[in-house]
Amino acid sequence: MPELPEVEVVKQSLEKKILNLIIKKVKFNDINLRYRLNKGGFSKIIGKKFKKIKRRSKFLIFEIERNIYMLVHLGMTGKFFFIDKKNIKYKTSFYYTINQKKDQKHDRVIFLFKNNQKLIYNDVRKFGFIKLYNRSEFEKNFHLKKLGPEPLERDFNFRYLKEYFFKRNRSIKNILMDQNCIAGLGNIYVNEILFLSKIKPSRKVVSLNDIEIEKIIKNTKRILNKSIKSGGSSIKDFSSDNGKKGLFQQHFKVYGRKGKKCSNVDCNNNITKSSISNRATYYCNQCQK
DNA sequence: AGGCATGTTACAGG
DNA sequence: ACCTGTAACATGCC
Repeated sequence: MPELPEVEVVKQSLEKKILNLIIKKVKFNDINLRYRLNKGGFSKIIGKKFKKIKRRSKFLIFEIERNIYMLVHLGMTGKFFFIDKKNIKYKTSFYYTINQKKDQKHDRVIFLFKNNQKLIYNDVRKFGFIKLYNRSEFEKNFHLKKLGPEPLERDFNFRYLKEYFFKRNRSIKNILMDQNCIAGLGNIYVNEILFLSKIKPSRKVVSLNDIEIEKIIKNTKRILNKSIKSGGSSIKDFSSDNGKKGLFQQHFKVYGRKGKKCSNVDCNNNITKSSISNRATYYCNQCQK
């Protein structure tokens, strides 16, 4: 579910809720996430506080007192809920509508604070993970080691991408999804970026000219910023109890639109679905060259 | 019932 | 070393 914009939105909303609350207890309903949780290890965060939350790529980094770091990846379906003193449950981003009953089943880890508020890590498919590190372990951990630049930072620019593409015989879609090239993009946004840039996903990067590379950079920054502003959009609203349709479809110009009319007003072609690097790939055969 | 799903990683083979 | 494809992880939805 979550690509860079969604993770950024989660970070921002958690910052407003959990910083400086004293952790009283951690409860484990299921320790078998992508990596098995070491329950005992969590005893060292009892009595401490979350001091800071950072995002790198799709990872969340929680800084806890005394040089303890908690690294979280949401995988495909990870999400956080916050429960306040009146037992009101808050989603930590607008894309998810709360459905009490369904949700609870997938509450995997619960952080209970001293003032009786709670932070819940919920994950249907359990591809996400939570790992605790001390500072030196954290600095050595392999997850963040090889990541490419953040797409919204200055070092993701024409020079960098042109150089990275040089002599690489891979498709543009494959390379944009490679976290070592650019950190934080996923399948949905890469489909969208290539549609906006009018580039066919199967094009080899060596065949891209300078203007096309510039377009990719501009559109990447534009779509990620727009999505963060609107609260993260790459998600289905998979609650069914309020009868509202998800915001999912209306935000995307190609993703999930197989057989539907191309979003460009002057085009009558239908969107094609294929598979690149084993991932669903949508494009307009007319508009994307 | 079978296929598909927003992510990451390991491995086999070219 | 680089590249590709496949599978695996666990669960739910259509």
